[in-house]
Amino acid sequence: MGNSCERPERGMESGMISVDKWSSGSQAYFLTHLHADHTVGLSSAWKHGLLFCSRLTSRLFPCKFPDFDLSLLRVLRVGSWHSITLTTPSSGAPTQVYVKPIDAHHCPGSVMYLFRGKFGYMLYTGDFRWEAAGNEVQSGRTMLLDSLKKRTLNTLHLDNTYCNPRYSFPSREVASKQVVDIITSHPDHDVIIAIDSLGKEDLLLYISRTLNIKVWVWPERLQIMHILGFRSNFTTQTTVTRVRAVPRYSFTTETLEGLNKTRRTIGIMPSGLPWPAKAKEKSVNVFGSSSCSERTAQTSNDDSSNDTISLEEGSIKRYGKYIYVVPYSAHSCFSEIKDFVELLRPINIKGIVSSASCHIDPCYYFDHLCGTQQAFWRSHQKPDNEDQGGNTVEDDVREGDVHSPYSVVRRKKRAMEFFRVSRVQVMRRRSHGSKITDAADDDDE
DNA sequence: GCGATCAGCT
DNA sequence: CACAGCTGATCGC
Repeated sequence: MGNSCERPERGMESGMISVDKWSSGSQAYFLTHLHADHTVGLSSAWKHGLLFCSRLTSRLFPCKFPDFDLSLLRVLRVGSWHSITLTTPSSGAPTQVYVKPIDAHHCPGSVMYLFRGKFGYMLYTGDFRWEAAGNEVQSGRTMLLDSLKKRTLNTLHLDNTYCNPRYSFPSREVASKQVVDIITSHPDHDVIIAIDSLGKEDLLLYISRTLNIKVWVWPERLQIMHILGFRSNFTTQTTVTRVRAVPRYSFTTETLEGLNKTRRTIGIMPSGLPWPAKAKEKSVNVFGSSSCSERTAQTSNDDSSNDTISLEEGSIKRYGKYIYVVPYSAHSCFSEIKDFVELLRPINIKGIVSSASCHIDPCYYFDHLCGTQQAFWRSHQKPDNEDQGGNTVEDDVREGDVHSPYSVVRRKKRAMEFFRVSRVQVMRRRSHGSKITDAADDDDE
């Protein structure tokens, strides 16, 4: 199921449900959240079956798929069991599947799905952040344990994006404070912050409330903010604020250099993802901007020591002259993933993220926490050679293309896109609320 | 011409 | 390391 690894599903037959996978052949489709990498294959013309999602996702849905047939949407209430009748493919017999969405704290509307049926229990996390200190996770922990009722979780489909001990970063609350510190230590600068079409609203709200300013966003993004219920903290007027959130794809060193020709501007990149290792970057002390530049100058002729990236401090990095990288991540870091697996102790784990160059196999790290069936698969899975400094062919190829005239043209075009605010088409809003059907709650199963 | 898919880039 | 998402090329219809 889903875009997970190839191991056959033990419990559930194929052809029953799909999570974040949109090809035909399933009886029920579940959407965890609206980021593009989870909606590949989904379009306004899609009509392979019923689509289940959270209330908030259903409200945001028409922004991404304006002409989608909303009669196919079914809203599942977060924290409640819902009953769905499906057909067992092998026998043709009807069977009940129960599903409970649980807040994934990844982006607005994002949920994990806990399934229960003849196959036992299965949890599909989608993308998720499990900040143990937060109240939200405490209630999530309680909800998961109460839902499982001491039964075994057969299969955990896990967000393994940062499933490697090398990934260690602070909570989003801490990272948000770091961002505010950067802004206040640059009182005479404009600030641009890179964001995507959905996510990191908490960060922007924290900035807005702490500094008592509005944050500029582009028109489509303001529509999203309004749907999320944030009215007073955001604006599309450039004159009323020095802090602007811009699309990540328009956020480059060239953009910052261009902006600095007319106005002193810094960029902030909130991301759990380290920037490319060849970039010159340093840990900086936000609380004294003068010492930042000193340090940068000091080490600038010592490239060899800057090639490695360490995230263990969760520290702020400097990229180029104007860009700060702050460890604000919407995915769980390794210790959080570990806590999550220790809580659930499933029989099987499958990573939902696989990449060509580095398979981060959760089984490698968490086998000892799992059921006996893991042992069989472990013998087939080699741990990734994460500490061997792999001889990556890809890196060589990538470097060769960076300076092609073609890519320069494209970057300029993107940067221009960012300035042409008035051109941007304002997103269509539709009266869709009444057309979206709630799936019946089935709290007492 | 249009949609789906993929490669490339950041 | 690999996020989320844009752009452009290609292919089939």
